[in-house]
Amino acid sequence: MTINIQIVKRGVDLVGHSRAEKIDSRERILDAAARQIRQGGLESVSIAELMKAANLTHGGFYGHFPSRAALIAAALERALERGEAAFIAAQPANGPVTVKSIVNRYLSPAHRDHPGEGCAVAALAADVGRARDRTVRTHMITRLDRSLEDMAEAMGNGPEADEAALAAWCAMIGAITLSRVYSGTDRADEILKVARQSVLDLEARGRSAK
Amino acid sequence: MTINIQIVKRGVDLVGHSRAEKIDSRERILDAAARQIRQGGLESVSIAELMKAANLTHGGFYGHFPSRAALIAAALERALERGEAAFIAAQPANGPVTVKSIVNRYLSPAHRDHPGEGCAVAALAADVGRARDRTVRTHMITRLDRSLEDMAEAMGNGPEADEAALAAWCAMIGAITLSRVYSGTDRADEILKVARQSVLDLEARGRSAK
DNA sequence: TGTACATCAGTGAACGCGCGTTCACTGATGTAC
DNA sequence: TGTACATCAGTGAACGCGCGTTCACTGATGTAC
Repeated sequence: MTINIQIVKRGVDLVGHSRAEKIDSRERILDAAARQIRQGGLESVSIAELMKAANLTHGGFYGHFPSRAALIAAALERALERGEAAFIAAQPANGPVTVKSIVNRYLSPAHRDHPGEGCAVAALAADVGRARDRTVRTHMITRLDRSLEDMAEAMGNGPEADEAALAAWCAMIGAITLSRVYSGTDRADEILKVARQSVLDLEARGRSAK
Repeated sequence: MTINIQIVKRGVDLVGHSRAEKIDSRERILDAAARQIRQGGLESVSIAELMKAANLTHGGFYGHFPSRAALIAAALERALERGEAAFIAAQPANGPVTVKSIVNRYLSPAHRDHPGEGCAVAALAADVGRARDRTVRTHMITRLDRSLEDMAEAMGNGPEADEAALAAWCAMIGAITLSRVYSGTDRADEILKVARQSVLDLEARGRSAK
């Protein structure tokens, strides 16, 4: 009985006042912001809307972040993690990561159609490229360096694989970006198909050159 | 003597009141906006700043455009034209356009470092992909369709060339975008170099498959 | 050609709204005795 | 264990600022006679 009452109470006022619950709140804010920036761009976050999405009122924001700019930097980090995590989760649990499995997941209509849960590099590279904030650029470069290594490893390592990995990431980022422009037309899927083959060809070339 | 006076007068109040001069004003506004969106993104235009850049005061804006949204759509069209023009101007006057000449110009450090004068697709595809405004998306698709045709033609036409052109554009857009993220590091130039070779390989493959 | 009037490109003050930020306050949690 | 106090997460009103938009006005251009 007591338990039921507590559960109901939880449902009514979602917001807690304990220290541990503050961390929960911060996580909700960050995740909502990470989704928002991938959907609408780095500058698309409004503090009032964000806090509403996190079941809080706007005034509480500054108990978690010193400023909107600081939030955006933190949200980008989170978005990069979440995007990476989504693709790692999609890989077979045991056994090596293959280029084919990366490409099939990354260059999929599902990824194109759900930028909010997808790769933050594809969604935000253009925004970061023109951002004045250095923090933001550093975060993305760090993440990209890692992704390039992962791809080179999947391609068998070595200098040819490094170059092929770089070319593969250019193709993948460009393909998702263009496919989103063509969203809703036949060409949107064609772009993904052609780019998948193109990356597999890059892999084959990298390996044969070895 | 009279001429000198008129020139000085022109220098002091740049703004005219004739019908013909209104067209000049509109052109200045559009060109300034086309540069601004390529540098800072579709939403980066502020009417006050824009009008200042065009040597006008902000109130006059609505004599030229019905709203900020309408300006942005018009500025995107202009940016797409200007970007295209820049690359057409770079081609040899007589003789066929080659993939090599396209690639050398497009995937150059100069293009990466001057988005305001560069290709609007590379600068704004991500913004357009998430824009609600349909006009904006239509404009970019129209331009992209043409660029894909041009590339396919440079690659010798036929279904293989069409696919190679699509893959080439993905690679070029992705490369410029990523190179801008890495701006100021060695990798920025490496990305362009690898992508240039990658597009040339696509051409070779498209032709050999024929 | 010259004059008087109409047109209209551009000016700059003003308005309203949204948004980032601040702050006094509330009430639940945590702690000391 | 129970009570009194301190802490602090979150609330919501308020502030200031910038920005898109409007509008009455100015003065140069264009035109009719």
